[in-house]
Amino acid sequence: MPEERHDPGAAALGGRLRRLSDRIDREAKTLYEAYDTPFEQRWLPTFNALRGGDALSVQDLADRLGVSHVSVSVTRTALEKAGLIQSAPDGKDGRRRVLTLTDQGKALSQQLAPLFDALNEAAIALNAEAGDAIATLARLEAALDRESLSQRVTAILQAGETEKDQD
Amino acid sequence: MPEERHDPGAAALGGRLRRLSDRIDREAKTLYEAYDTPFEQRWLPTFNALRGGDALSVQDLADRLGVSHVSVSVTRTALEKAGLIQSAPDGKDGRRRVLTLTDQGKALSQQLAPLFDALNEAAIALNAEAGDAIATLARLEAALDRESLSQRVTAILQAGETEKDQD
DNA sequence: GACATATCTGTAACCGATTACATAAATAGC
DNA sequence: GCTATTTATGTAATCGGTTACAGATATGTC
Repeated sequence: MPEERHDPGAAALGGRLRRLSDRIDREAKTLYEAYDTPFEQRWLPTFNALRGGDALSVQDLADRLGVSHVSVSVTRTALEKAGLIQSAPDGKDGRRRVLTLTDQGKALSQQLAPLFDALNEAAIALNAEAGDAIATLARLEAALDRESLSQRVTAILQAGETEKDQD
Repeated sequence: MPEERHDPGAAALGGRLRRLSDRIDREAKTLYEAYDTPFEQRWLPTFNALRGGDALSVQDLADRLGVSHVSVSVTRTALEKAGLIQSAPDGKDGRRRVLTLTDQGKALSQQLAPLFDALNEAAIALNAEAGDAIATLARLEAALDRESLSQRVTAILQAGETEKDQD
């Protein structure tokens, strides 16, 4: 493990999270390559959500996946280009388009189902070995929801000012 | 919390790690802005390592920080351009350059020291509130070191094939 | 009906990492 | 000394997110 003890912790934590994320994404990518499918890691959450059969909009997916609509929009473009999904205007709301899997997408969904199941199992095992990483991340997110990093640091800095004034 | 239950877990985990990382980076960035210094989040690990006073090379820093030499190289360029560090040829090895803080860098280091300390304290608090996120991340990294995601998924897929053959 | 505000989607630019590759220098082996 | 291999650094492209902004459409208020 590299030496990070003296790093301002928030940066070290952020970097560590990113590198772990990158690592998982890279390793997942090698699996799609082994399956001989030009599947991209960023497609997975959107593709998987549409596998359920519902027609969903970009914003629906963004809400459901917890990412920005931009992230979903870019993914939609790529999935459509790959022929895996199609989009059609929403009958009721001219702003919206609804996305569904194409026949090709459904075929790929079936082909990759074992891989997706295995990814899930592997994640469950990893989560357990790490000591419930998912719960820990949820608590970290909740802690930041309660009081953002900026607020915490500002409070600490102000406490330091107050201590100085009182000395 | 967005609905991720049905997502192939490894992608969900990777995405979650990334979004948390992005969030921490963004929030840290607002703090530098509040300090009225054009400091960039990606500079921090390298800048902080050089604050110790040692002259270090790109590769030294990469090893120490656990990132690729490219990441450090790009950061070195930016820090040098900002006038915060300087680089000089290593007397003994023509391939290497050694990096040190400039006077301006030292001055900024002193100016931002309270902010860096506060970031550290905030990280310690967040880590505790999350239930030792750092230890959990370390176990997750160690689990992946022992057996990569690819290996785990491949093993699961092969077990599934074996079960099918035996049925 | 007109206007202001909100929502949906798409594009551009950015962020902090990576891999691939190229060039220069050092090292090892003969 | 020569050659092959390794190491150090830098550049380009890529990845998977983000914010900012623009245009189109829907909604709410008067």
